[in-house]
Amino acid sequence: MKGITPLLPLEGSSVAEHLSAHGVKPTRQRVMIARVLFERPQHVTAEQLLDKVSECHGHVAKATVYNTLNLFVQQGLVREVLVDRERAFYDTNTVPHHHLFCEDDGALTDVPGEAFEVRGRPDMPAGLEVVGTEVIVRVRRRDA
Amino acid sequence: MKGITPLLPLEGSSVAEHLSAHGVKPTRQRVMIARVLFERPQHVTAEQLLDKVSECHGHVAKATVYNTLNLFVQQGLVREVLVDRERAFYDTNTVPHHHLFCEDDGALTDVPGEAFEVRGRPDMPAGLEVVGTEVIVRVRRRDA
DNA sequence: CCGTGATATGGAATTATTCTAAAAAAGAAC
DNA sequence: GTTCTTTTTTAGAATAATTCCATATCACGG
Repeated sequence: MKGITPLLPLEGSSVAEHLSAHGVKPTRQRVMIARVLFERPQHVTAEQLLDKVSECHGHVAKATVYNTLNLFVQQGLVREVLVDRERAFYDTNTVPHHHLFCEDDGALTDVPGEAFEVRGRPDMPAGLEVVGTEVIVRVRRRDA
Repeated sequence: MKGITPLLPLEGSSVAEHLSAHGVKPTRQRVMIARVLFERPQHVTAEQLLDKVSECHGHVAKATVYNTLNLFVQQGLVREVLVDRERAFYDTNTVPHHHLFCEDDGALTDVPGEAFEVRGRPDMPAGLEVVGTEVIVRVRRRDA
């Protein structure tokens, strides 16, 4: 409602192209968000993303971050990882892989190495299709 | 605050023993909750459990259901399944197994059959221990 | 029975996410 | 550029599962 949005040019055209290629119209806000998000592979929460966008580019509404993340998930640009009820993580790596969640500090990381994999396909009831498979290994720091 | 709690005897002593065996003091409320919960193998939400306990036994405070479920999880009597941000499920089957979550109707079921398994152990960073491994297959009804 | 620590309770508080209605921007046609 | 229509953004309110809190009640040893 403040209506004051700085007139940054739509630089970072490679980001814009990436969005377009996935069927997402590259608006200014979406490009700002995508630039922060895809700067490097990461697991990020909506709030972290909002803070970093506000810091590095300009003001974006919280609702816009949520709308955009939902859109990105829907279009396969990021993967949503539900690992604890407090917050959702968004993973820029959309290649199938597994996660490690540390319950002590709430950190989410990829499972390292290849020594861990899911074998086979479940016997699916008819009429159902698999949307995705999620493997989360919960870990804790050893007390001793 | 109402202070009116019906004086049902602690019947269902097998339930009480089960709780004791897991280090849980069998109070009246915990026994009521456990009786409904362990009546049959199931995946249940806190609210469903509250409703059913109220219906079949007596009034229990919502906070008590949450406290009790958290306690049961901690003592290994049930397993918490986080599958969507709306609600948590509690699974009476504590033997390791995988889950199928239908995004259309929010139903949680076990993965049928044995044709699906997790192989190997991740290369764990030193000082971390695995608390549990969760596999969730998200499914949807086929549109066609 | 009494005292004491654990448990239960109702209602308020918390908090991530969604909703809403209105303003701004984008895009098309001219 | 101007106008019109559709999409997107926005601020703040609404939602809802869970936790917190302060008090009341219970369980249980002595």
